[in-house]
Amino acid sequence: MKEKIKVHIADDHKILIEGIVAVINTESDIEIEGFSLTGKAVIDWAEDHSADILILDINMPIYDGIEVLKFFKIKTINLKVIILSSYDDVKLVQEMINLGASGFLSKDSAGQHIVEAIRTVHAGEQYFSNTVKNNLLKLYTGKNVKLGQRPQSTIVNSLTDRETEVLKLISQEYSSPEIAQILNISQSTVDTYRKSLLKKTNVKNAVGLAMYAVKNKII
Amino acid sequence: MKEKIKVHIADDHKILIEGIVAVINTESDIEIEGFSLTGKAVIDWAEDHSADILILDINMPIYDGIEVLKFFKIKTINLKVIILSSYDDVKLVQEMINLGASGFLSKDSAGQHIVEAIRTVHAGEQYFSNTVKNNLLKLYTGKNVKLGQRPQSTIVNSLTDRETEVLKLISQEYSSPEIAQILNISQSTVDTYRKSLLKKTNVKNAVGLAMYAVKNKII
DNA sequence: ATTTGACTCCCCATTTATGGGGATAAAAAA
DNA sequence: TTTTTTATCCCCATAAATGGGGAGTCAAAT
Repeated sequence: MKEKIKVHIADDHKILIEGIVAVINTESDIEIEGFSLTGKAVIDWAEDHSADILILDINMPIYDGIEVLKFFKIKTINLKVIILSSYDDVKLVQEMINLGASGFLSKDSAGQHIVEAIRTVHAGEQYFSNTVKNNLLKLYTGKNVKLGQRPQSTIVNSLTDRETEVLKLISQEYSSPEIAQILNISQSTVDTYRKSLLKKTNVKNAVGLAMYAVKNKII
Repeated sequence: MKEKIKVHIADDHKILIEGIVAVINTESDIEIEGFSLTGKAVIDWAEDHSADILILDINMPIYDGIEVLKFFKIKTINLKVIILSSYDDVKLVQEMINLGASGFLSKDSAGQHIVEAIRTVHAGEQYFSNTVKNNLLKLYTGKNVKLGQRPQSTIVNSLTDRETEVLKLISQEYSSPEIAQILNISQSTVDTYRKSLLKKTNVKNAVGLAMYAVKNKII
């Protein structure tokens, strides 16, 4: 008899975990190895794990999914990861692939798709649920694609440390004079950073910067 | 033999529904009447329903949970409603109680709590999961309470339709002149809404408004 | 040794945003 | 019916943000 595929689940919503467990328990070739409720728990678990596949929610307390993937990359933990995403996370798919994720499931996909995803990823292939595919498509073709935005470079034109600091403060409702005081630099300098932030992130104003910060988990 | 408690579930995450179904199926006194995947589906279903209890997610496509509750109130549909909330929705608890909700479950509560909630609400009492209670407490005592904010009236001085429209546009990086053009009103009017939004939400500037919109799932 | 990038600061001008006040008509609630 | 809320508009003034330009220092990379 073949070895079962061992799956670990990381999600802060217990009910969702129970749903996945319920679905997987009907399959004879897959078994649940365990689960984690926070990003920190996943990291602690991962250092000495015994699973084949990790189903990972991106939006978790303490450390989010992106942090977890970064940790895996640094520690070269080899584990196949299936991301459980909601709509807004689609923009991060490219980044997550670069960080080693193999599969993408939307939280609104049917339970049975999880089983497909697990088998596909376990076989060494990538898996994208239809919902994720459609959302990706919408991202590029829908009205969300702004004029002048280059769709090929999804990933952040990396901001400098100082720019990131200023961006954080802007997102926390501080004005330029206030930021100048906090960072102990002149207002002119803060304004310079505002300008370069607007250029690099390709948004229109401070609100856009704040939204950018949220989406890219800078705050 | 007693009649079983009939439960209808409304949530856009199929996996979560499957989790709830799995839990409830182990109980002999409760049965699933059906489920809906969007707010619209709930409203369509509700007009001629045959359930005792509705488990309602607040964050759903087409119409959200609040809209659904408002509809129930207008149509005087009497149905006991248990809200399935995530952390950020806690601020809306008061509003939802006013709209007739009887129970509050956090999505990160264990499946067994759902069963408790169903029995409690069916018996005519209110049910609050510990997580919801704790989050409410945090809301009142934690550092989230800003200076100058009156802790007794946590609940959003609910925004008017027009204010919400303007808030959405602000959060989409539009300037006042642009919003005026889009809504076909004068810039003065838009500025008036900006002012009342700043007062009502108790934030400092447009960035704060955008963040408020994100947190309250207005965009 | 030269170039590049990051950080810092300044000038100018224009557009937006914020903060205070007041006002009116229509609709909804009490 | 009276009161309150909503939506609309205006005045004034100041503060802040945006957009363009230039420029110096320092450290790191080439």
